[in-house]
Amino acid sequence: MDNNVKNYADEEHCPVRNVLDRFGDKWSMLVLMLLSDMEVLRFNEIHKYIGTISQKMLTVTLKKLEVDGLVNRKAYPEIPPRVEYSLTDRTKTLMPIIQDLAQWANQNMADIQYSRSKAV
Amino acid sequence: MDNNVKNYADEEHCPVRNVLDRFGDKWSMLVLMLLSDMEVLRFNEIHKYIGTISQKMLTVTLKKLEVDGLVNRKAYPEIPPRVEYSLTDRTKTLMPIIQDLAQWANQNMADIQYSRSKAV
DNA sequence: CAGTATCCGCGCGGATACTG
DNA sequence: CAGTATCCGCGCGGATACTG
Repeated sequence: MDNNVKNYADEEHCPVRNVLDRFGDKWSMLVLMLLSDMEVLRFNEIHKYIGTISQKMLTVTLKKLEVDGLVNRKAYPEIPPRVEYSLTDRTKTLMPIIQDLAQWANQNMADIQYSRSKAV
Repeated sequence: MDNNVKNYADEEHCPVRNVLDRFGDKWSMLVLMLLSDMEVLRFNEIHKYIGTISQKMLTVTLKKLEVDGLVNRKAYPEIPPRVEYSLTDRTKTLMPIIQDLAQWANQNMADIQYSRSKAV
């Protein structure tokens, strides 16, 4: 139980903190879900699917995910260049959990919105 | 499939976006996990468990969670005041998913950290 | 005890222009 | 096509002082 206390205070070792640090940002999870559905996508394809993301943020998001080993990046030595992105095996084991989360959100968001509106 | 496209572009109706907007902030998930473990906690108890949260952010976080119907707030009309926080029934159905997420993080974070260190 | 009120820095992410 | 480079505003969250 003393251990329990430490887990909540210690940011370094809190797993939820680590998860949020990886893809708690504005776009990462959306990119992961898109790649989960489409399997393989090129840079501009992702950009078109997520119409509202800026080019810079797509670059930053993909690079971060790649560095963390959450997406594969395959560049073909062609002109014009072609780069394909896909989920890594590790990330594929994560997606069912994300799906659960999305499903929970779908089932509960209407009630939450209602709860929120009453409070105001 | 045209529907699929819309889901990714449309921020209003993306369930994952909605989830992250609710507890993708710095402290919400941590508070939820703590309340999940301890069941009922007073304001200052939460503050002590999460040593690094500021008083302001704990207030803000709890208020947001309460407004969204994700935590119960029960104030006793005493002096000095006593306020108890606990999860709502709705949030209790969310916690297994969060636990899965935490477990996945625990199992994969070491590899991700290694992947990240190689990239630098 | 359980908050409010105020001030403020930093960094996330958008906009725009440019490139191998 | 798949990025890079630069500039910049806004809002999240910390610090500090105060209160019914």
